Amino acid sequence: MATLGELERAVMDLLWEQSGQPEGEAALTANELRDRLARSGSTTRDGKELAVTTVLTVLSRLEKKGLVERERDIRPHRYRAVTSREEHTVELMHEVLGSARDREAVLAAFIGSVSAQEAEALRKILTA
Amino acid sequence: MATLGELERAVMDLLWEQSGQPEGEAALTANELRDRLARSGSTTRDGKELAVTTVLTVLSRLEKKGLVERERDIRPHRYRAVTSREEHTVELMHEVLGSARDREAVLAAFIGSVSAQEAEALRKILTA
DNA sequence: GAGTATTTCTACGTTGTGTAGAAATTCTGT
DNA sequence: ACAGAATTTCTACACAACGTAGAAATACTC
Repeated sequence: MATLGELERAVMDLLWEQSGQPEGEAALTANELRDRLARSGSTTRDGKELAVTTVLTVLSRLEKKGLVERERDIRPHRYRAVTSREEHTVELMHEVLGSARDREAVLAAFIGSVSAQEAEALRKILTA
Repeated sequence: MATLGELERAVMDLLWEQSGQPEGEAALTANELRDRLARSGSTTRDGKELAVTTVLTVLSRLEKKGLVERERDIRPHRYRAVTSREEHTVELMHEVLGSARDREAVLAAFIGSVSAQEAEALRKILTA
């Protein structure tokens, strides 16, 4: 249940980006997403416009996965990310960690594998 | 490229288990794996024996993914896990982390989400 | 109420995985 | 060295997830 497809990922990226926006702008419609997908995708997914139905299908799947929720009462439904990108990443990390036998051993190895700078940041957090 | 299938996972589990064994016992043949798969799988995958060719197919795919290597010079080829379970888990965690924009933010949130006991273990490691 | 916008339903192609038979290769015993 | 057995490779099919989108249903606007 972990990995998203390329398009699903692109959609989530746009929704997460939008999450930072104030109030009513935090949710997008399928049409808005279609337009942004055509433009925003740097190397991937640039140029060609997808059919709106394609975007809607992906949004439905993401909703079923619990990553997206929509406002059903207004007509052009508006979609928003349920969690922030960071929260989602953390969830994934836990999912990965959950498959380990010796969690602490994995954590130790993980700590040993991050950059010195990041280790320092972690140390500060943990000793605060 | 992250998630393994159920059978692939079961095979890796056996190979990882075997990694702890001394010397020449660290690698298994397809037949040995078939037998262990039939017995070991507690709830999942118990009872029925798979065809050896099935196991071989899975092993080939795992080899292609770089998770398994085999001794090709001897005849019943012997297969071993390339990395330990922990190393693999750590790799996955990095893969997940790599998809984040703000790595330190994710790490901070992650730290905040592990158990107190694990946090303590981490703190010790980092301040050692 | 007719026409348009939006959503849902249905569907097809592709890829990854579980599964295994057929064919090719290699080994073993005599 | 050869026949039979073991092993590996090749090929194939089913099933799920994903990208993709048309057809059909539903809701909105004037």
